Amino acid sequence: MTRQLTGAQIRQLFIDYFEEVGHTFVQSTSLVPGGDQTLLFTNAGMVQFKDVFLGTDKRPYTRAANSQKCMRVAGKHNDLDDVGRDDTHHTFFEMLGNWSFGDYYKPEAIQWAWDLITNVLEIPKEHLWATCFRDDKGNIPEDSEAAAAWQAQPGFPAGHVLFCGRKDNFWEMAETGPCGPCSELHIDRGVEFCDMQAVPGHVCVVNGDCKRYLELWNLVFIQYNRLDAERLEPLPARHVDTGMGLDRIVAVLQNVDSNYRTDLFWPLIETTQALTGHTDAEREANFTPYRVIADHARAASFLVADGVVPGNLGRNYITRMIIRRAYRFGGKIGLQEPFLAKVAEKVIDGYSAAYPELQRNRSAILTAITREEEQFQRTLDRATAYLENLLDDLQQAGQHILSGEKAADLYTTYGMPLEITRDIARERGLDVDEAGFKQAMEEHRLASGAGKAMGAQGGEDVDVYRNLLIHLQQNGGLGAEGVAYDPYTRLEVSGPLLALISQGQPISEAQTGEKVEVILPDTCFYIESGGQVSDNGIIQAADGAWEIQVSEMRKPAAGVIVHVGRVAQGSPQVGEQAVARVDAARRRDIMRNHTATHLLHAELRAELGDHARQAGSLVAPDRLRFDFTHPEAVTAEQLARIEAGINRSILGNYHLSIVSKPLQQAIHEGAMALFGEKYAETVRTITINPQEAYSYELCGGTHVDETGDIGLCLITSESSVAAGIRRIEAVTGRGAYELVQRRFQAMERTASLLGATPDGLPEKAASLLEELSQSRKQITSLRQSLVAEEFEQTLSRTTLVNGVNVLSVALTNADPDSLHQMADRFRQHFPTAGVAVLACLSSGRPALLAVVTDDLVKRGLHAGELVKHVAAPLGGSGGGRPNLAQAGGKDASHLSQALDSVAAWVAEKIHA
RNA sequence: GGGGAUGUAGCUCAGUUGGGAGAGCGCCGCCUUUGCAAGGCGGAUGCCAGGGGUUCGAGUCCCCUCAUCUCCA
Repeated sequence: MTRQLTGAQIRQLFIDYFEEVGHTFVQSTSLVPGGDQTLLFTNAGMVQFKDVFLGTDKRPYTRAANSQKCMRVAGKHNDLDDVGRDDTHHTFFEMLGNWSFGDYYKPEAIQWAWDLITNVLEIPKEHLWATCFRDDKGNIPEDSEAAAAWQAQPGFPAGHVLFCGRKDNFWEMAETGPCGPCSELHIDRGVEFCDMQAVPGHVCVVNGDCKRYLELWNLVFIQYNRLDAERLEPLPARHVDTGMGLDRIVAVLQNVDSNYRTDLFWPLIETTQALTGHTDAEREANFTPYRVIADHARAASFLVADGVVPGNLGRNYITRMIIRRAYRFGGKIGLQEPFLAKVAEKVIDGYSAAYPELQRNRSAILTAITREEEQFQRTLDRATAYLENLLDDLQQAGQHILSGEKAADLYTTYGMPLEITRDIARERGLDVDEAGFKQAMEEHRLASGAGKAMGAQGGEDVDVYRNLLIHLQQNGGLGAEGVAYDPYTRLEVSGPLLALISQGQPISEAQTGEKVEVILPDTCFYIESGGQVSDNGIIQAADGAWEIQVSEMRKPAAGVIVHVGRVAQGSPQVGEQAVARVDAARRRDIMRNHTATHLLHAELRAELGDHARQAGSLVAPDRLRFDFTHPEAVTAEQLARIEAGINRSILGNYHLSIVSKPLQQAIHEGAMALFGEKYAETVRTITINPQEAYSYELCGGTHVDETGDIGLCLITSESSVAAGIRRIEAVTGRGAYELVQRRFQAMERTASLLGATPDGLPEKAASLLEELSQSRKQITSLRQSLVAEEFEQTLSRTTLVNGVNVLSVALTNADPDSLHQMADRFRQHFPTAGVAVLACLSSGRPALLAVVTDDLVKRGLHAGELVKHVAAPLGGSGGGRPNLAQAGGKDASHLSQALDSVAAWVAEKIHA
């Protein structure tokens, strides 16, 4: 190994090599897999080609090469908790691969692998080993083709082919489906790389435990289709799928014993070291935190670049955990403040040439990371305060172990990781019950997961539609592509009724009132997609004999499009001529809302920044709903500017340019694509006002011709959907007009009620409120002086009962609040030996307040009991403190009688 | 999608079985001081997140909604 290649050069050499031998370089797809809900992240190079292997997708090329961004955060080979503890596991990594879709096979794949590794990358041949498949269960034929191909390579060392079983050398996508043997290329790095030399009895072997032999490249040969656990059938088209982890091949070529010591990672390590101020020796002694920070800074950067901002759900949650884990490990090496963005800058610098999305989203990446670190610190501060309290209590009780339940509560409710809880406890010489923690977490898991059993959707019989399609293709009703779909150029089509389906089965005739699915040779009805809802409309007999109202559109199988509806009149029969008409007014409403959605998207980015990206969308006839990534509430001022911008664009009456072009070209030109959306090779692009590049998106929806068609767009609400994701709702066209009308009328009515002009309403309302508040204060103070006067007069009615001054009166001007003031006055008059029950009417019902001076409280009198006693005949009850209590009743007619009972009550309790 | 927590003055938060809405900081005014730091006195600020219910009475109990934090999938 005489040359020192950089990681970027190695990636490029791989791509160049395969382009030279006829491969098309395919850009890495997003870390968010398109059109695959079962997968959290793209976790292998083949994810984007999966449908090609399954035969449901076609590409214009049969040979491809790529360098795919991948994430693995959970699974048997990689847990987030383990990343950073060794030199080889990562959350984010790049997978280099070359692919054959029914094109070349084993001889070429093996020849090119050998050529690239030994001649281009100049790895000494004698260090290489190859493994091939030999079934340990004896059912599947041995892969002698691959073995022979390896042995035929120039300079292949004799005896360096090994055979392994299913675990290492047989690849399956799932329980059924495409599968086949694989063949791996391993390198022997020499005995000095063995990290188990001290282990007695250790022998270095391929696929062994030590670091001497490394698997470099896995070549998968897909040649079978698995029908069930026992049976395989040969595939007509055989494929090649290879994968080589970039980090590992770079480590080998740069002759370092850790992926983290390659030029891909080292700048990150150095940046971290500069932040800690560690010496090299200190760095080496604390290398685990360094690895964690480097790996996670890289992963977080790529995640945010692909729109996965930190949050509390799904993939967003993973991003949060990755950033928080890095921050935690930063704490272990003395980094107290947000620092990860500094490391992320190096990631962006190092990787942007190959992945320009990093540079494009630079500020979004750095702010998202820093914000999350700050958020985590706040959470920790809160939780720490709570934990300190718990520990105080614990120590006061003379205990030494924090229960697992409390520790789990700290984690699940306050977000305090066990590790930090433990550290803080240990500082006080306390411990945490970790077994109890695990158990409590398990209970939490069960409690959280119990409600999700109902996810399975009614599995419809795809075969019915597939068979129907084959039948219609054979009898000439449909062409090879199935039902033709064009919702863009017409709102009406005609043709024969090809099929009717009721309750999942084809029928030849439908009855009035029956719910049916209708297949026509082509359709102009839009199928729900990209948030835009399906079209409604009618299908009529050409002679008007019957009519079906269409309420939904579905695509139950490739090539099959059905109109779902109900027979409104007549009895349609298969074979009859029909006319299908989209509800045009409804469709126009939808088109306005869809174009307005694009304007909103553009304005959001202009106002809030490029991090504001679509995270969900609904385009209905009556409204539009748009979810997007943004870490905080959008202010009223921002909303006003956004709305103003949209309407400026509407008034600008820009023309929409709708062009189909290759996906790669559109992406390259900067068209906005959506995450989690799967795009075909040729995509439809929507450009609004191309001169200013105002809005450029990939979109299959229907749009107006000019923005002026939208009429008016009004934002109706802004709210949150999940952490980091906001939702805006808006109306356009007719909906906006109706809204304005409604608001106008409400304002007119209000203005006429208040005797103001609509424009003067705010000032009028403010002055009325001020007046109201003044009046209220005045009333309160007037009432108080009135009550006070009345009270002073009634004081003369105080009687002496066994030495106690007893007063029980109803104050006609009082309210429950002012009774309290009078109670204080009573105390002033009779600091000792006083009992009073004051009453008033509160909205027609009696309210009572009893006061007992403290000396009498000591003698056993209780105001609560007194007031309860008095309230009983009034149909009420009460209570309170011994010296002050209140009660209420329902019936005021017995009030004076009830008040008269106070003296007797005192007489009974206090004996002379 | 589900579990847990929180929401009280501008800020940070108290508020016992349901029975008179509070503290600290900040703010305003006055006083003290050559000035500053500070100190003294006085004051304002609250639909107790919103809505419904139970009750004679709800910041407090129950239900719903919203917002924020957090964990699980």
